[in-house]
Amino acid sequence: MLNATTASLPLAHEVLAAVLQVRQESLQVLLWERGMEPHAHRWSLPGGRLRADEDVESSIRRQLAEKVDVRQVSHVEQLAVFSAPDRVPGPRVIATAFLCLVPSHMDPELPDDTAWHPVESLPHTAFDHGAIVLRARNRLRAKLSYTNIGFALAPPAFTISALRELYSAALGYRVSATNLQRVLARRGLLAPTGETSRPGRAGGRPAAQFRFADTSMAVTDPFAVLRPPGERR
Amino acid sequence: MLNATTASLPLAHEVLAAVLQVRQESLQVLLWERGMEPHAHRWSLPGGRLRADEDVESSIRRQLAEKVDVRQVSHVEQLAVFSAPDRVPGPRVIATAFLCLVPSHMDPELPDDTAWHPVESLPHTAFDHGAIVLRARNRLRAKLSYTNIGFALAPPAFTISALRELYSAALGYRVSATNLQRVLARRGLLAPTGETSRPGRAGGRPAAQFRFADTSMAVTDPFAVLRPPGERR
DNA sequence: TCAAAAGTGTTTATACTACACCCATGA
DNA sequence: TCATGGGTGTAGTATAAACACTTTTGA
Repeated sequence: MLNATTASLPLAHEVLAAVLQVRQESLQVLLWERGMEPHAHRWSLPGGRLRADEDVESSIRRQLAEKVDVRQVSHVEQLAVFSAPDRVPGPRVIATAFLCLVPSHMDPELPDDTAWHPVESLPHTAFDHGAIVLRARNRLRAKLSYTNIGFALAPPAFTISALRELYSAALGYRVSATNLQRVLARRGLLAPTGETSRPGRAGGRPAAQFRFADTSMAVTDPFAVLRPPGERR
Repeated sequence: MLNATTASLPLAHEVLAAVLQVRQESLQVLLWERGMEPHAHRWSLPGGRLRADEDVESSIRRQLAEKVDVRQVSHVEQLAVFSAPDRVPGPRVIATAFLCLVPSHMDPELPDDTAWHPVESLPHTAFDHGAIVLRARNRLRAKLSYTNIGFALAPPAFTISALRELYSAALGYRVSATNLQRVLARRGLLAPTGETSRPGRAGGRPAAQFRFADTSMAVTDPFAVLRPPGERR
């Protein structure tokens, strides 16, 4: 089946996280500035080598803890493997990349070398990390439409217009608050908290607060078509 | 950032393929029976070690060639990384799993140790390969609904009722030919070939033949809701 | 009483399903 | 001419967008 002399070379495995959060009305990613070669002064994704006793998801959760409080990470999912033989200089390293989300009300303390950057205007990135960030953004955008993943971007309670801001920032285009409300309500994702939030100085009707009915990811539109007989959304 | 003495251990990386095809009205997967320990006589996925000069996708395509003619594989996509430390006995091996599809009109010659098995009644599988197969089936089912991935299961030309059989087998429930036709036609995926196929001995109107307009995967229902303004399906 | 922001009602368009009905063939 | 399988017409329902209108507040 395989020729051990040519086929099997030991190599290293790393895990990388594209940690996304909506900050200042734009979708941003957590990057740290490399101090040393290779690619010194370029910005790279948090992560590092996989240890012998952990799977990739445990590993990325452990390594993220060096940058942000793990309790502030609301969602973690595998994104893809990046495996081009020359993706990093020197000995070969395969990377498993993750998409991680932080809700908008969190503002984790960051190490000095670490900062948030808008996904739409990334700084000079190291290795293939820029491509990984864009892939993560695309995955998030797709899932906002057919899952309840918005819960991972939002605070525990929020107004519809605040939620609209989050969706608009993540999707990159204006979303209507009216229709967002109706889509999420029809799918049973929104539950009213009963609270309202005070209007700003300019006045206006107080906004009702909502929360997401579930706080783990679920597919809410599983069959765009070709639904099994008898199943209703 | 990382402590080289504890964090970085060399390890092996393998690629595995869940090759799916609709055969005899059921979704089947290509497995080979292990001759040697560990897990002798259990059935496992084709694949093997990643070589130094190839990325994971090149590797799975190369290794599949030992089982089936590569030209018969109509679609290849990354599925997920399987990385539990004890997923295989002995030295640690991380696996990148792929979903691969073979169109229903192909019947590749197989090595003696290799055979097709219905996904719904898998034999005793080796390691975590059973879970990988189920994950591949779920991915295929989801994508049948919002992409044109059906092209990878179907022959170059087909009747709607033949296509209905393929979708029904892959999805695991009966699909209506009428509505399948209209959904795919509305999305512009079907093109008539002009040919018709002869009715069987029992008679019946000759069926028009169609082909898929595209033969590479594209998302056809990108935003179930929350579509950008102005974009129509 | 006016401006601002939130929320609701209503119209229109489209997507999808279900099912009745018509069509073209073999026996 | 009948059984069989293929294909179309059409109505009913669900989904969603657009936009006008009402509600509730601060100044």
